[in-house]
Amino acid sequence: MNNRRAQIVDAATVLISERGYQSTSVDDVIRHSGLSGKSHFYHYFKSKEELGYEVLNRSFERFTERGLAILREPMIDPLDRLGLFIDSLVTSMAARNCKGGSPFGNLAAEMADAHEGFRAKIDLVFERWASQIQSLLWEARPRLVDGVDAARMSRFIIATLEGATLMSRVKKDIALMEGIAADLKRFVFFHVREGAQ
Amino acid sequence: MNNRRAQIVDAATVLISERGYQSTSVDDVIRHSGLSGKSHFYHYFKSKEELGYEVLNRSFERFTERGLAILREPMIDPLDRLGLFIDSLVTSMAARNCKGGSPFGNLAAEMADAHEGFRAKIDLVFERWASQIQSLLWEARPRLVDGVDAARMSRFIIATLEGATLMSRVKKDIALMEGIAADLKRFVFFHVREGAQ
DNA sequence: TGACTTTCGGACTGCATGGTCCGACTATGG
DNA sequence: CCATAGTCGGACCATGCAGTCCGAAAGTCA
Repeated sequence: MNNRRAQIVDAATVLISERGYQSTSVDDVIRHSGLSGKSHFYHYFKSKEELGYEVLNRSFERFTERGLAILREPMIDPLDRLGLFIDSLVTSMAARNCKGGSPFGNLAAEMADAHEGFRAKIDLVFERWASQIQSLLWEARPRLVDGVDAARMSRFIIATLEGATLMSRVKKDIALMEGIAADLKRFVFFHVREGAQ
Repeated sequence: MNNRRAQIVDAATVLISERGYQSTSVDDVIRHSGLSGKSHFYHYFKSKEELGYEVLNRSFERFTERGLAILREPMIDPLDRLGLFIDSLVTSMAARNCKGGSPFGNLAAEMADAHEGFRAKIDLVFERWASQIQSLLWEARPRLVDGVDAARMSRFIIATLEGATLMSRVKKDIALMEGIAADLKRFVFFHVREGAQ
């Protein structure tokens, strides 16, 4: 991706994360990326929708590099990795003073029923996220009690994290998310075999 | 509240739940409530914002009457009530074919960072919801192990439910929410004293 | 240098948006 | 009946919105 296009996506990412997709106008993005005007923008993107898709893609790429990568660290115990991953989301949220929240959850809430293209792409994001957690849980299998449904648990984890992000955004208090994160980790550890802790 | 005003709020509630607040125009609401035009609408509401607040208030009132009331049913065991409450949200979501989701979570995702008025009102909604669950957990105290932090747990429950609602909306499959709901109930039952089940 | 490509810039389009102003019509009560 | 209050309706306002069209400027390459 060339520089100007990336610049536009970066500006849009920040704006959309704070205001939402619909309340972020193309003119807003133009102003924040230092473009001269509409035709400049439309040289790089066919439409606002295309920009939105790109913002979503880039957000998930970044999330994969910085967040989900923790789930795949080979030298750390799987369940410790999961804990670190959860902590990383809390840290990230704290660093942003509880603003912005999750790009995926925000877009989902705003667009899921009204825009099939976005709904499908966000579904894919959640699926990929879930499969990463599933793999980790599969790897941790010897330490977990029998009967753990990894697919189900991975979706539980994501739901709780998305909800926690949302609520801390409303409350503007990272302690809320910290508490939920701690309980989520406890939920996972309820499934660890006795004597395997 | 008089009939016309209620009619407008009802129409707005449906529209906002599917499209979001920003993507629902006053003209949309006018068309769906059978008003003649803008001035008719502005006779009843000072602004779109006032309508939005009213939609939020009404949504929480309804939630309180139909959902949270389950948490206060005197003839049923507290933890059973909690399970019934969780099930009621799943049933409600299924009845809507996974559309709409939570009015509170949706509005939060869309408006929390960008509109302080909405953020504060939604915060209040979550607080009231949490205090209902806290009361129930307090009542269930003899059956729970020592050290249960009711405030924290109530927020965990809400976060997970909000996240589950959101994800099932994206997936358009109620089985997803059913799985998360089942795990949420299990999370609560992990805190029940042995021999008290 | 000239032809072509890429990037940038300005003016414009048609429509949508939240909201205003004023008057007509209907309902109410003395 | 008349005055008042409530409801309804139409035209309008200023601005915002996503997107189009065309040309100018800058970059690239033979």
